[in-house]
Amino acid sequence: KMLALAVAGAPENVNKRNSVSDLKPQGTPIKLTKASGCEKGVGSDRSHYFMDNQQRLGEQFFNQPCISLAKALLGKVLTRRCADGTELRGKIIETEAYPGAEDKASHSAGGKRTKRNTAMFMKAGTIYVYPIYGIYLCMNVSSEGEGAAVLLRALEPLQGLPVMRELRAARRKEGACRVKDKDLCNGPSKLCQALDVSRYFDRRDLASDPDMWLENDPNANSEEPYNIVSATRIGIESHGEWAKKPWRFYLCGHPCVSVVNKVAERQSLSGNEINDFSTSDAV
DNA sequence: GGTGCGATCGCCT
DNA sequence: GGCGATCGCACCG
Repeated sequence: KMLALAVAGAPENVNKRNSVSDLKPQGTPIKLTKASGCEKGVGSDRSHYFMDNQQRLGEQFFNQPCISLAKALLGKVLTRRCADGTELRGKIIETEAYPGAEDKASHSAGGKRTKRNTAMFMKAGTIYVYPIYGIYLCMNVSSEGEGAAVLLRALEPLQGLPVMRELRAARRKEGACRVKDKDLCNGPSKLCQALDVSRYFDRRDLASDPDMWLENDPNANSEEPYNIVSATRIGIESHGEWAKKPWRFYLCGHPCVSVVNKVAERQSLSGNEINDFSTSDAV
C-alpha cells in the first residue's frame, strides 16, 4: 500500500493543467465527470480509491462466453504490480472478441493450435501475449470456449501515470512531445508498453497471478453507465465476412477509445444492438 | 484534424 | 518467404 501511494503521490500534480485539457469528453453523452476522468484522479488524487483491499476478479468472472466477457471487461480495472511494488492501474474501455475456430480472423481460426496461440486454448482467464509487427505486443484474456479470447485494446489510465509515461517514452524519439494522458493506453500495444506487459505474461493466469489482476472500479457506482458501442474489429480487413462482425466493444464517447466508429455509435444510440454494417471505421 | 508510410521480426506456410 | 489483432511521424489542409 505504502509503495503504491508513494509512487502515485509523486510529481503528478505538476502537470495537472495539461492533463485536464487532454481529456475532453467528446460527442455522445458520457459521464466523464471530473472525478472519473483521467485528469484529476489520476495518480495522487485517485489512488486512495484503491487503498482498501480491492478484491481481484476470480476464475468465475472469466468463465463466460467470449462476446459476453468482452463486454463484461469494460469498466474493470487492470492492475499491474511491478517488480518494485509500484502499482499501475487502468480502466478497460475497449475490447475485441475473438470467439474461436469459425472466426477466420482469429489466431485460433480452424481450431488450429500452435505454439504461439496455446494460451487461447487454456482455461478461461489465461493471459495471451503475442508479438506483432516485429516490435509490438498485444494482450488477450482467454474466455469460455475452445480457442476463444478477448483482446484488450484501450485503457483509461488511473494510477501511476508518470511511470506509464516513462515506459511509453522509451520507444519514442528524443524530444518528441509529451504523451497526453488519454494517449498513454489508447491502443493494444500502447497499453502493453504503459503497463510493462511483456511476453513473460503469456500463458499466466489473470485470476491468480501475483503481478497482474483485475478489480472492479470502486468508483463505478457514482458514475452513470456508459453506452456500449459494438463496432467492427480493427486491422483484419483481409478476412472477408468475418471482418464485418461487430465484435469490438467500447464505452461510447470515452476519450481513450483507440478508433472511433461514428456509424456504429449512431446505431448503438438508436437502440439497435446489432450493428452489422459493412463500412469500415469512420473517423 | 486527417492520411500515408516505413519500421521490423517472430511465426507459420 | 510473406505477412501481420500497430505505432509514430511527416506532411497536408
